[in-house]
Amino acid sequence: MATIQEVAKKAGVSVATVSRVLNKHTVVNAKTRAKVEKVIKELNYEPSMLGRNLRNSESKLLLVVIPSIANPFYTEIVDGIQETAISNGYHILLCETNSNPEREATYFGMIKNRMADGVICMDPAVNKQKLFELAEKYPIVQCSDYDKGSNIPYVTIDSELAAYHAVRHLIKIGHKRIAMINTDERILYARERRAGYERALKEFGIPLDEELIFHTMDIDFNDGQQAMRSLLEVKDVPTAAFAVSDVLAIGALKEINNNGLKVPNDIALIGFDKLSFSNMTYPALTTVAQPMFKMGSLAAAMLIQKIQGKKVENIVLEHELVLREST
Amino acid sequence: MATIQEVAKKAGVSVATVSRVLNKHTVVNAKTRAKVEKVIKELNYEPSMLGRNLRNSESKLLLVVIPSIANPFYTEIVDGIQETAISNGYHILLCETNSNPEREATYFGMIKNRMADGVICMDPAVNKQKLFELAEKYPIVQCSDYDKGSNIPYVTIDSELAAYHAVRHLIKIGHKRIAMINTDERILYARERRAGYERALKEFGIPLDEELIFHTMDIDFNDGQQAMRSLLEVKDVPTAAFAVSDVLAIGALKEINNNGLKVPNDIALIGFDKLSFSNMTYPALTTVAQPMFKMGSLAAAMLIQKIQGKKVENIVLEHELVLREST
DNA sequence: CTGAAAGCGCTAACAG
DNA sequence: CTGTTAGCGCTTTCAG
Repeated sequence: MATIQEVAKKAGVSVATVSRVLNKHTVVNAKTRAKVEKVIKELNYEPSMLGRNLRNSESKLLLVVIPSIANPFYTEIVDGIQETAISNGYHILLCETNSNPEREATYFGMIKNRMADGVICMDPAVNKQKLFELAEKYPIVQCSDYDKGSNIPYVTIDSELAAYHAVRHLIKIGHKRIAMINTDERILYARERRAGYERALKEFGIPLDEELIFHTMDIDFNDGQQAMRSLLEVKDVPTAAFAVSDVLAIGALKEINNNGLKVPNDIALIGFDKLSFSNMTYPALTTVAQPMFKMGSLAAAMLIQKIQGKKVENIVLEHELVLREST
Repeated sequence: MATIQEVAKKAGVSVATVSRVLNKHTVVNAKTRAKVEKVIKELNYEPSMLGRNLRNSESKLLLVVIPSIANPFYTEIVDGIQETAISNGYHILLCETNSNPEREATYFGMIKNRMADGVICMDPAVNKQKLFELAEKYPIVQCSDYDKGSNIPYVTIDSELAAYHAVRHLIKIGHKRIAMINTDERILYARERRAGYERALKEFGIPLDEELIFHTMDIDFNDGQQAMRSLLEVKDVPTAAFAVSDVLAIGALKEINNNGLKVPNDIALIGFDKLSFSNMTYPALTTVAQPMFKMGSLAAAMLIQKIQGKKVENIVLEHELVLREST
């Protein structure tokens, strides 16, 4: 492992000069530069990021905190983050909390100990108090999930409006008994989507029936399946269901099929997110598209701006109703 | 940002002593330790990993190279890697190549420049020549994909045998026209799974029909769908299909459904991997389970062993045929 | 345009 | 048990 010292010695220059040719931008005599570059090649020299990072007190790493990598929603966001990060000379440190507070503490430690230059937090279950404290001293942005009161910048969508659009669609095609498969309402977007659901019902004079609202513990196929199992036992069975995630909708679809019922004739179904596999179910799932990749990409750009000390503005992206076969 | 210097000064000890209380294991007088720990709390001191890493010439980061994070197969492996990495004080640096050689070069650079202590390579399309060169100087392990000739340690399954089991199952339930949805045969597992497919056919005296073997470009739902579209146009339509990935099988299933055909009656279908989604299709997919999480976990453990300079042995894990509704 | 020297924050001999 | 010191590999003044 050649070091900058060895390159300097062999090229007959000082380490400062080698550093200069490494870091472009500074003026170096063409001949000197050529000589140094030649030696760099000969020695197969690669500058050590450890040295550089200590000196510059930066790590060029972005912490990405998600609940679970198994959820494809985050997968597509991470994809977007990655693209922007890399094109700006950063890399991603992926962190799953799995709703484990200890892990969360570990990750928050990583920004304090300089392992990461900033964090993109996408875990709705994170300890908000600690997050806010952290955000006062370090660059942090939120993505998808966010907190209204805080001054942590975020990129997200208008969940209330998106849910309203989804439910209105269901109503317009004739449904009145519309179930909602929601997740834990401690999560902001769950509350917002419920508000959108209620607004649509109210607007069309449909009474709210608490029996039709199911809250899942988590966001997994099984949770969706369980929700539908429950909903099918309600005396006046719903004719349509709105799930706040395609993952839940797909689980629900499975349960409907298992009961010998047909989508959309017996029950219409609408999901959320437009995950790639929502188009592979049979029937294909109608859903509310979220621009996940773009969201991730913008969140990364926003974070990098913050790291550079620039001001940033919150971003609310557009959603889109994608009509397919399940409604 | 307090440094070790400030802690030392305020506690009235030397930096060496502070370092000692930080790094346990060394003997420090109980009183001194208490005093130092008190100051550490007061100052909210967090040791800088940048300094520590430079000094120890390590980064405590593991490079994980995958083709695409969108493929749920890798997702579950990464989950396993993460668990083991974290419990050993490492973190993962996630890298998608997207079959982009430039990115690949960037990632390989990261081990050379000390940003990572080792790499778990899962990209079958990686430049093997470069990979082998790298493996001579740095700790590298392969996971799922591997290379027979090389001396890069790996953890994988017996793909030939797994494919043989899958196809034999199809034959035993009465099928003779069995299609194979394979991926690019430049990839080792694709060749191995084809060998297993052929072995099963031969064993039961079924002639090989090249028309029934489709090669996809990539591993995406669309590729599976396209494969089945093609297969349905063969004059003597197959009555069963073996796909080398659940993702491909799910795409194929979609196409079968689109054509008004029924699985398993018109066409039986078997996938590979046992992705969580494979149980949510209708009908649920019969598949060959791979222990993805364990694979990732073992690969991480293996890599950490290598980093510590220990010898490691290749690992071949068991697969399992999971009978569900699609056959 | 180039070199000498300081120092980022930490750990690990080596003495005492 | 504790302090002194050197140095990990790099960038960046400051002189020249």
